[in-house]
Amino acid sequence: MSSRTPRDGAPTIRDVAARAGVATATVSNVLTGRRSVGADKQRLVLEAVAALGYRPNHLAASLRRQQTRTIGIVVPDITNPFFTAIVRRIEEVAGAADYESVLVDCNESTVREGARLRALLARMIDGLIVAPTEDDLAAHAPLLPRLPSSVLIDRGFGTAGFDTVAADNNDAAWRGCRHLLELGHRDIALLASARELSNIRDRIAGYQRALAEAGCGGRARVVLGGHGVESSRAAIEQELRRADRPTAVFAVTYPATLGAVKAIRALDLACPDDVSLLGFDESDWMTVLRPYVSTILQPSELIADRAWQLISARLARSAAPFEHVRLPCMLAVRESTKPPPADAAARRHARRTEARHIKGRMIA
Amino acid sequence: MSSRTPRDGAPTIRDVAARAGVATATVSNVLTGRRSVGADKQRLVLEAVAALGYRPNHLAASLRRQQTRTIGIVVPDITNPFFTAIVRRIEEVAGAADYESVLVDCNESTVREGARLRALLARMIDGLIVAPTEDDLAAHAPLLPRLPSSVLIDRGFGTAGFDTVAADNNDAAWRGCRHLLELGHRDIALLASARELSNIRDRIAGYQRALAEAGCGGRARVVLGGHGVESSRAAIEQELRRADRPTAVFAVTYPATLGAVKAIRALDLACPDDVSLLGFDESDWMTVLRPYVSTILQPSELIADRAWQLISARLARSAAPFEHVRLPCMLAVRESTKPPPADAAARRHARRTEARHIKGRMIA
DNA sequence: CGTTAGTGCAAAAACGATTTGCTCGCAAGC
DNA sequence: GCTTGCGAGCAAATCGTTTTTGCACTAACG
Repeated sequence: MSSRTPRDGAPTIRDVAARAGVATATVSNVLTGRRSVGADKQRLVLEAVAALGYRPNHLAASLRRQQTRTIGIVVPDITNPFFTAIVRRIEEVAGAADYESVLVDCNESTVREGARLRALLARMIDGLIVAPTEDDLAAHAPLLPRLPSSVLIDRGFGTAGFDTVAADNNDAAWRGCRHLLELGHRDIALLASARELSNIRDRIAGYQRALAEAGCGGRARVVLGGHGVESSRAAIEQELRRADRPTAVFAVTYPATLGAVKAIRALDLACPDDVSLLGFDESDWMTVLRPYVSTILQPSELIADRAWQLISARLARSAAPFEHVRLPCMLAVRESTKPPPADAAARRHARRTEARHIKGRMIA
Repeated sequence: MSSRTPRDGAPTIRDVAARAGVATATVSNVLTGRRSVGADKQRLVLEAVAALGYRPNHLAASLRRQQTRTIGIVVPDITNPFFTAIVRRIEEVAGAADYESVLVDCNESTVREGARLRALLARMIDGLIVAPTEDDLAAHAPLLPRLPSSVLIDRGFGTAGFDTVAADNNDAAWRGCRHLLELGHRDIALLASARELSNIRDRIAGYQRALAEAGCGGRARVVLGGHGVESSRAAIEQELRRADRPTAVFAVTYPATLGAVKAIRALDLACPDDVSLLGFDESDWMTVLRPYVSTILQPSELIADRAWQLISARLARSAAPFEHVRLPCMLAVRESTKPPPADAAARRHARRTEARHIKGRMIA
C-alpha cells in the first residue's frame, strides 16, 4: 500500500509519515522531541509508528548528525582481569547512556593495534578509550590528527594531548615496597613486564623511591619478564635460583603475579617462609590459594567510571584542559608477606660486613 | 580551495573528485574496484587520495550498501573465562575479515539483554553471535523478526531458527560422570546453575545417563546454585554438610567449580581424600592450586571459530539449512579426583542394607 | 487596525558514500 | 561505410534520517 514496502521489510520514516498523513519532519520531531508538535498529529504519528513497528535507522541518523553514539575500547589483553573488569564496566555505563562499545583486543601487538585503530576511525566513532600497547601513541602518528576525543587509561601516557586515567602506580608501588621493608626485607626483587610502559615506569619508580628512603637505594633489583605468565615465571625463577636470592618478590603485573607463584612452586620454595610475595591485581582464585597472596588492588571500576566521565564530557564538547586522574590503590595484606627468614638476615649481615671489609672506607 | 573544507577537516569523496578532476563515481570505482577505470584517471585519483589523506566514511558506505560490516557479540558474563576466550577469539577472526565487533555483556540479566539487543538492532549490524541469558529467545519475541543472521553459542537452543554451536555438553558430562563412577564413586552430586539453560540441561542429562547406565539412576543429586560463585558455594556447602554427603562433586560451570572449591575449603574437607571434585572450564590459577583440579575443558576457541564460520556463511547470503555444531570436550584428569574413602563405601553399604531392611521386598 | 511574535507543518537540503543509467568514442564485424 | 558492442566516464538518484527554511495561521501588543 505505502510507496515502498521492500522485501527487507524495515519501514522508513517516510512510510510512517505517509500512514500518519504528515510530513517526515513531523515524525522526526515527535520521535526526537526537538520541536513541539500538536497533540493530534502526535497521536497519529505514534499510532503509525506502533502499527508499522517502525524503528529509526540509527545509521542514517548518525550520518546526518555526524555522531554515532559509539565508542571504541582498545585494550592490550582482555584476558587480564584488570582489563576484563574495565571493559565490562565501560560497556555497562556506556550502554546505560545509550552508547555502543566496539571492542578491540590488540594482544599486546602494536601493529595489530594500528590496523584495528585505523578500521575503528573509519567508522566515525565518537570517542575512544584506549590502553595502548606502547607508551608512545606516536607509533600510530598518521592516525593521531584524526583521533576523536580519546581517553588513555592505565598506560601509554608518553603522548601528550589526551585525558588520562590510571591507578596511582608510583604510590601503589611505593606502599607495596614499604610494606615489605617494614617487614624487614632488604632484598626485594621487582618483577615487571617492560620499561616501555608509563605505568610500569611509575611502579618501578615508586619501588625505587621506597628503597631509597629506606637507605637501600643500591639494592634495587628490577626483573623484566615481558607480558606473559610464562616469560615472567622464567625470569623470576632465574632470579630466585641465585645464591643471593631475594627474600621478597614484588610482582607488579597480573601475569607477573601468577608467574611468580608458579616460579616459587616450581622451585619448591615455601611462601612466605622462604620468600615473601606481593602481587598486583587479583583473581577470584586467589581466595582459595594457600598462601592467600597479598596484593595491590587497582580500583578498576573507578578507573572505568572516570574514563567514561571524561569521554562523556568531551563528547559534550567540553574544551576543558586535559585532566590526568590518578586513583589510589589498596594494599591487601594477606598471607604471602611475612618477615624474612632469620638466616636471610644473617646472610645479609655477613655479606654486608664482608663488603665493608673489602671496600673499606669507600662506603662510609 | 575546494568547495568545502569545513572545520571537521575530513575530506569527502567530492573533495577527491574535485582535486583529481573526475566524477565521484570514478573515485568510488577506483577505490572499490567495482568497475574498471583508465590508467591515467586511476593515477590522478590515487594521487588526490594520498594528497588529501582521504579515508572513506564507512558510515555513508554502510547506509548505501545496507550493510555495516559489524557484528554484535552478546554474552551473559564476560568475566567468565570461557566467554572471555570466545569474545577474544571472535573479535580476532572477525577483525581479520575487516568486521568490527560490538560487545554486550548482559550480566545474566534478561531485561538488560533485551534492552541492549534492541539498541544493537537499531544499528543495522550484519550479524549477531549470542549466548543468551535464557533458553528461550522468545522472551525478546518482538525483536525476533528483525534479527539479522545470528548464531547461538553455548546455550539458549530452545528457540528454533538459528545456527547453533556448543560443546557436546551431554557427552562431556557423561564422560565426567563415568570417570567418577569408574573411580568407585556412587554418591555424586552435580552442581549446576539453572535448569533454564539448554547447555545445563544437556549436562544434567549426560550425568543422569551415566548414572543410569551404571545402575544408579536413582542416586542423582542435582544441586542448583545459580550463576554466581557465592550462591554456588552456599548451595554445595549445604549439600556437603549432610550426613550422607556425596563422595564426589561434579561442578558443571566455571563459577560452580570455584564455588565448590571454596565450599570444600570452608568445611575443611580434604580434597580428594574426603571428597573428589571434578570441574568445568579452567583458569590459569588452577595450575598452582593444590590439588590441581580435574576438569572438563570446553574447546572455546573452536566454538568461536565455528561460530564465525557460520556467521560468515550467512553474511554471504548462504541459505543452507541451519547447522547445529557440537564439539567434543576434553576430560583433564588431574589431582582432585580419586577413589572415594573406604569408610564412605562402608557407609554406603550400611545404608543400602538398612534400606533393604526397611523397604523389604520393594527393591527386589 | 497593523505589526510582531510564535507555532505547526511541508518541502527541500544536507550527510557522504555507492550505483544506475546514459553518453561518447573507438574498434571490430558485416 | 554502417552498425554493433564495449570500455570509460559523468550526472543524478539513492540509502534513511535530521535540520533548515519558508509559509500560513493565530494571538498579542502598540
